[in-house]
Amino acid sequence: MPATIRDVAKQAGVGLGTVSRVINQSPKVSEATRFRVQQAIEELDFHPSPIARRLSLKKTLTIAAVAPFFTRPSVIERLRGVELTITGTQYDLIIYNVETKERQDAVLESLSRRERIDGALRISLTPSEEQLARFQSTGIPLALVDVNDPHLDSVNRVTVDDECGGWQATTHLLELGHRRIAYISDPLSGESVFSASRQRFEGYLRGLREAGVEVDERYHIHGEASRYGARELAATLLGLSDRPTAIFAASDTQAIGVLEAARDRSMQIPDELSIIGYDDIEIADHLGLTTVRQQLFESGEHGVWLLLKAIEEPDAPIINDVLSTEVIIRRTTGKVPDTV
Amino acid sequence: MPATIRDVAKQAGVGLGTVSRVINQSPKVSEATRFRVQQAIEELDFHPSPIARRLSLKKTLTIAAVAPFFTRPSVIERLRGVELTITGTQYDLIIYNVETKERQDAVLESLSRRERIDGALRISLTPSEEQLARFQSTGIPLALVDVNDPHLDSVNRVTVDDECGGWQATTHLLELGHRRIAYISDPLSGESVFSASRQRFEGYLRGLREAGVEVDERYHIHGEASRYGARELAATLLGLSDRPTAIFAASDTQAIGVLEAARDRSMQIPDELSIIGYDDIEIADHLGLTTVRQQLFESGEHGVWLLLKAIEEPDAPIINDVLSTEVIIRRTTGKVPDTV
DNA sequence: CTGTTAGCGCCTTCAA
DNA sequence: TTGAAGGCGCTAACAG
Repeated sequence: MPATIRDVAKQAGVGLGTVSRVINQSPKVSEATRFRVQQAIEELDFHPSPIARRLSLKKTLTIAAVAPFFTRPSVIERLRGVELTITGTQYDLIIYNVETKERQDAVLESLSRRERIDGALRISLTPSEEQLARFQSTGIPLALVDVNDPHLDSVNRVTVDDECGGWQATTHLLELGHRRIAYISDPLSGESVFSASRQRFEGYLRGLREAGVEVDERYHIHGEASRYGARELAATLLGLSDRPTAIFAASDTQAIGVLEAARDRSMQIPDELSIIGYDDIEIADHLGLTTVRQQLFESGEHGVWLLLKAIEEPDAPIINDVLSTEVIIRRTTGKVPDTV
Repeated sequence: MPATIRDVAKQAGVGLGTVSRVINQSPKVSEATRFRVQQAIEELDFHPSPIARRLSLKKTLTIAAVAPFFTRPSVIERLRGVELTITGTQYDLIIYNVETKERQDAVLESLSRRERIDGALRISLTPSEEQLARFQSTGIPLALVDVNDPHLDSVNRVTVDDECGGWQATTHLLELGHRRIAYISDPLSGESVFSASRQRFEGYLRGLREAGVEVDERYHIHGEASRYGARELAATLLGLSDRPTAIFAASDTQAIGVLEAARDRSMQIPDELSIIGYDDIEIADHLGLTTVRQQLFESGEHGVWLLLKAIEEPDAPIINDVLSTEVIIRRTTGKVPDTV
């Protein structure tokens, strides 16, 4: 039977209101009594019941993170950031894994009750306008991580500057002398698309434009987001008579597929073909893959900050926190071949 | 301001005890009043406050899952099972990501307070005897998933019959006529080892023994658990003058490394070399990798059941739930080469 | 069967 | 500065 605030009060010979004040760091307590109370707390190994606090404070001290667990290793990395950051606060974190539309709606429904959470974090999952409107009408604070869409400027969010990342990747290749640069990605439009791929594409186009390089439509192809999809796409590209000398893949996973396609043709990397990915996932280092690093862990961290801020200052202005990207040069990119 | 039980009582013209009874499906309510109350509940869109329930029931209605998020894709799959199963209950799930020893102790410390959780689930993380003893002394129900160690028979747990899985893999190869069968894994002894690899090895040995095949020490090698580690190990094996005709890898990830080593030597699979993995991870299907499937998702599911049972019937006997394994035959195993 | 009452453990006025 | 009292929303025991 754990000690309650009442036991502590008795032990310290004070009223239980005083104990509460000590717990909550209220300044209106004399040093002497505070000390007595502290001592009693330790003697009894007292820990205030979070549940009773919640009821009294009318807060749940709980926040929800809604994310598609699996889809990408990057989501897990973001969740790591969220989890570790929450640990330093008084909040509990409940993760909801959302893989289907039904589940998404169900979770949204259950979260909509103010009784359950103080705030929600949505990760790598673009809400429909309807979903968003519905949720916002509940008044529960919300923050978005890795969700970037025009109709979202009424919500706190942390995004990655993917347009810039695309530009950086392209510019890196241009500086190495490449002119025939291809872009491989998952589909840029359709249902439940990762908006990031589109933005990376925009950055790619800007890079080419700025360098005065003509855009060749045949060099932009997209397909299934997996490594295998990318492998096939790359095979197509490499079969062209004037094949690209460099390929920019929208993710490291896809870049690995490109690597495999090159290996299938026994091409030397980077002598015959330069390859750059995106994300800097764990394995990239091992592969020597040049890539655009984005701050996955940090995005989770920032997301939590934004959400806590939205909870504590509901009327603060909306924040769009944009994280930077950086090219990590490894061994899959090099000067354009002379012979081309 | 959400409706409370009191509002409902007033609206339905009954006492609030009656409303509580209706909510909790108590049989001692007449059809007529139950109907009136139900109606009032719907009209007011009333949802009982979980927090108030908790305080009153003296339960947290929360369970914790402690797991190393990353280490393996398999852990995520198990967590999926846990999450989905919890969703069907009244409990909330809090996932604690534990990557370091410090964090492990910290989490244990915070969980040890009865105020926080009704039960804990530990996944793919072997506790030291001391940790276990300390936790059990708190009286909080505990269940283990994918943790199998001799000193753990005082705890509910769900494990996989890895010895059998190892035997199945080996037997499959033996039936194809192979006799020179190698086993590649991560280290079988040392700090914080995955006990599963050792058990798979035992099964492998039993399979050979039963078939009357002599065990060749040179065929058991272990190293870093990654794909790259396995690739190197396999390269060594394939460099032997009487190289194995089949390789059993302790995980699919490692089997992929073996595939790469074979490709490095331009060997035909399965004509020149048979390869079998373990886990049946998502990508295995795509690769055509023959493997031993274990029930990852289900292990999470069972873990939750065991834990809930331990919570509801604290005095029930200890359960060790063993999940079965199954060989999934694909395209990386075949008859032993004639020429050998 | 149903209404009433007394807590669950804590926070927060309100007086003193 | 401090103690006492009232209440957060719900459950459960007790009369009726």
